[in-house]
Amino acid sequence: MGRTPCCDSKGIKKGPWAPEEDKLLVDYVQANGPGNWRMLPKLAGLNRCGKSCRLRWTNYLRPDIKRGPFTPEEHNSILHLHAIVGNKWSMIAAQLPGRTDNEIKNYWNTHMKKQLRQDALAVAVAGEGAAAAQLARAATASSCPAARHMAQWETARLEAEARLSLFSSSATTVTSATASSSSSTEHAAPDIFLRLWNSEVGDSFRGAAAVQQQGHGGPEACAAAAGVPAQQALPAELGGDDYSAASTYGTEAAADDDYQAFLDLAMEEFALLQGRLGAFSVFPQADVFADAPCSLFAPFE
DNA sequence: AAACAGCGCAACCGCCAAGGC
DNA sequence: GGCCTTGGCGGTTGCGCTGTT
Repeated sequence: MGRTPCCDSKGIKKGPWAPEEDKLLVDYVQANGPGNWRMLPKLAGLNRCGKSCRLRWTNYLRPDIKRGPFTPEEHNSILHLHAIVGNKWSMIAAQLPGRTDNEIKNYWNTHMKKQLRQDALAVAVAGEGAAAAQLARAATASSCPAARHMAQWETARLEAEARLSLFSSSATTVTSATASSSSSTEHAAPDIFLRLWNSEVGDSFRGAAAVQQQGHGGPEACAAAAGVPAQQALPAELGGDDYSAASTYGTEAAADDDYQAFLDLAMEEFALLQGRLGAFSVFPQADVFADAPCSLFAPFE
């Protein structure tokens, strides 16, 4: 399966680039421009794959690349843009002159993602989502696939809450967003994921997770594996009181399909909302982030 | 001082879309 | 319309550096 490799791997050097190789590549590109990457190694006298040359050039050797730590402005820009487009690193990079998608991706994965997750956990622990937070903490520790899956879902939801809460008006607090599971009646327009999570679609997934737990030894066994009491592993508001509700699920693949359906619906509803409300900005005001409770938004203080 | 763990980043891998034939 | 090539992209890996025990 798959396509033919971009180059014959026999005898092609891999790994870190030597200064001499960098010089050959820079000299060639500066003289001829970055065309035909497949032929470039041969023409430039490099024993490298064309793809490797392109990556080296675009991520490291390009003269307009900006090196050094990210500024607060860049940090916030990444945050804003990621909230809109997700992991579209090239789109984010296009808005940050001198920064490469690879660099932004690394920055996100090593700094911001970790911070965001911690913030989400902190919010959950402070609010009524303590059980979910326990699940999230158990995500890596559990040996039960269903428990891990559920925990991953909860973690993703918490991240979404932390992120989306920032789009609410400044009067809307994170606490109210976190309390969406049962009592919220009003949400800011973009608060789609939370409403979907509490909708039939969310119910459907939670039912699926419950059945999965049965399939892997029942809720008690999986809760034990996840390190949480059975009642907390699937609290009532998360559908834990109805293990028999969903009968059509039983595999992680099915749950993944559900997750995709959940996301698809979210995007559809998002598009509908935009049409209904007219084009609205998800960043109503720039200083919203200054008031955000998450440490993410005050990383340089 | 040595061993170990965690982190950051450069580079690789595999998939996908666009364009040419 | 189908196949092939190429470039682009996002996810993942592996290595080196740094901090901790």
